[in-house]
Amino acid sequence: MTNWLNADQQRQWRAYIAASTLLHEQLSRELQDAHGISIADYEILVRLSESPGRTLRMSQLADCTLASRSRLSHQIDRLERAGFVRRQACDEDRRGQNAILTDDGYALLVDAAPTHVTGVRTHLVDLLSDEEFNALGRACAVVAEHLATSGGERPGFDNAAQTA
Amino acid sequence: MTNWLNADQQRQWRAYIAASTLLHEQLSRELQDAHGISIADYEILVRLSESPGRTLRMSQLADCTLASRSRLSHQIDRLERAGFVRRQACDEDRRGQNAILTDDGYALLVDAAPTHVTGVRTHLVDLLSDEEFNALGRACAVVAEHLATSGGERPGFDNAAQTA
DNA sequence: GTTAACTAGTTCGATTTTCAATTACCTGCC
DNA sequence: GGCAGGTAATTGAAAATCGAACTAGTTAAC
Repeated sequence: MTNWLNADQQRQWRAYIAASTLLHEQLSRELQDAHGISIADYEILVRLSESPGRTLRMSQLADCTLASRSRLSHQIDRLERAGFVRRQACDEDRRGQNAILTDDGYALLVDAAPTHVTGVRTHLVDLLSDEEFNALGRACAVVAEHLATSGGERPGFDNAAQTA
Repeated sequence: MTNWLNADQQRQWRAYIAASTLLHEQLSRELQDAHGISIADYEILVRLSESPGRTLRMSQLADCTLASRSRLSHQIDRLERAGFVRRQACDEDRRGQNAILTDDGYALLVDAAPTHVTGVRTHLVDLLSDEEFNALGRACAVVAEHLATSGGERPGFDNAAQTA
């Protein structure tokens, strides 16, 4: 028997859905309008810029940006075509490819970062008290930790509860 | 001059990104695997089921599910082809179309709802204390309110419909 | 009552995402 | 060594998405 959400919980859940959808759209539109890149592209530039040699293996980049291998491959294709990233074969493992941030890519990131950070502040951080924002962060950390570790399996879901 | 995020804020922000991305993926995969529909489809079925006559105008449906008109049009195409929704011309306004939940669509919803609710509990609600979950909900309500009214410039977005 | 401006919804073309192969390489076992 | 099974990354086709253009109906100004 399903344990439904009560009215309060449902309201909170819908607030969450609305907030996450609208926030993503807003930040996405801001980056797209001002710099012609998607949030996903921006995330890639950030991760590369933080890595030693501005370089990451494709699979590490896919993992830390939470993208599928295939999607990342296409995405890097586009960024490479635009000159913001380049690929280089990996020495230690000849199956591997390194994605490397170019100077143009770094320049784009330097340009776009203020737009993005200002957006995150305007539409999230500055709307909340420190305590509220910390609470949001703590809750998300718990959820992210749970989902990252439980992998594909769904505890309490796929066996018993599924038939209910 | 950009007011950057400090280390703590950056950590919280990344936790939020990870949580929202992973949660969406997880719930999406669960619905897809168990019932062959996307979260977006599910949302449409829910909204229609809650409306009088299980019917909504296309534009209202687009607004309350936060989808673009174009996207909703395609989405309803697919749901109609699958027999879960049907379209009917609108009497009062001959430009308008009503989307109507069919009996099959309702049956699908009845089937899928436990999967979805269990997922929301397992991967979110039950991971947090009541206080933590409430805090999350309150923060999201502030953000959603802000984006729906001022920042987002989403014409036609019906704020009242969100409380339903 | 004609016309201009607006709204509802769909369609079109370009881009992006996804899924299922496919290629190439690595690892460990016998 | 040789082979079975695994991992890294890409490819290609199908499906989904987006924004702009389009069709059709409505509203309101005069």
